[in-house]
Amino acid sequence: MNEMKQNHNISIVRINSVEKREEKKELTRTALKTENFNMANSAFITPPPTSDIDHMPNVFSPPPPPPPPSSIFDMIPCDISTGGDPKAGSLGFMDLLDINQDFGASAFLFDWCNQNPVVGSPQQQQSFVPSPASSVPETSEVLNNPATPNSSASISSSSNEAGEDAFQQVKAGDQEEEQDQDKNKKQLKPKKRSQKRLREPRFAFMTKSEVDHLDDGYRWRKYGQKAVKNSPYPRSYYRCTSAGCGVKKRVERSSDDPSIVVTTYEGQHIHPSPVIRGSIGILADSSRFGAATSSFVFPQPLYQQKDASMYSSSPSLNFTSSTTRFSPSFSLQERRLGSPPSLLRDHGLLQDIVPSQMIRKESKEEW
DNA sequence: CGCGTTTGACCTGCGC
DNA sequence: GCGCAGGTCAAACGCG
Repeated sequence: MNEMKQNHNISIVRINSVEKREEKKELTRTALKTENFNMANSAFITPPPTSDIDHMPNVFSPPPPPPPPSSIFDMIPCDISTGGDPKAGSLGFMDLLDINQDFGASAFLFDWCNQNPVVGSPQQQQSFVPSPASSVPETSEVLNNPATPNSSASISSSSNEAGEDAFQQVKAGDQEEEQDQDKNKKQLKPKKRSQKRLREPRFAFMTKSEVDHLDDGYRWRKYGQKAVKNSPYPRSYYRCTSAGCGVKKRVERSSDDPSIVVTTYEGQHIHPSPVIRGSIGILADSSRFGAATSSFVFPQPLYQQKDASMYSSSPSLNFTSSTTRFSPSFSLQERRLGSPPSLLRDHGLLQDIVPSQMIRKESKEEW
């Protein structure tokens, strides 16, 4: 908490969602060959063209960070129509995301393709189809060239629905087990996860910041810290403190560039961000967002979809001086324009955005 | 006292 | 099967 300060420059990333180990293995091999998606390689993703933004899945709630200018991003195509299932076709964006998950938090991927388990009309469940040639970019140079994704309808949310169900089941199971655990404490803890743990969609981004823990408007409780292999900096684990909200956040500092903090969100908030309450600062100047031209989009948090009138009328990207907050919910207009809040630029908050060239050439790294 | 952090132990999955 | 590394738990502790 006391780490939270100011002056964060944010880059974006979207890590993957579903864990399909077997599929990943195959994808991993492919990715490693191209040296584009291992963790060391921090591939930046360019948001899709603005023409596609209307087709963005308006679903998904991990609090995405403020959007950086698209120019620094690299596009990775995605094929949501296959749900990122490599067996269904070419290597899709979700696949890449999947790969990326194993390669660590400093890989930068956007997940436009994320499916929302709870909400999202079929119309909302759109997807990007990778342009065939760019499905697996050969180099980061290639990544820097905006791809020309087509938009195509149909996203299956089944995987996430399954994940949600599993999540609920796990939660229920945990509650029962927690009672038992009162008896047998730590040592004799019953194994909580007899079944494969299903990961929530992840959303990662980088910030150039002196402090590790960004204030994104939600309240987090640190529940763990681990040393990271090949990195002098530990990784911190946070959980949303709101009751019933299982969103997690991981924060680690790049070993290559200590000034860069990699934050990874996992899961979806089931509650509004406390930050939205105030709607101060940037929020108040929503009119300026319309003028932005860069391509960018953030998915709407779940609660916004449930009650748009309450939460989503204006872009909310809140930075404060004492703490860096971002409550990344953007209006439809903003998402159409796919623009990063111009205020960010005006205020210089993005001026130090991590360049896409910041690519580590390392061996595979788990995360 | 409540809440958040620290930290060592434990759990889990994966590669060899 | 074993070892490694990531992820999680929970007791202990600190702070307001």
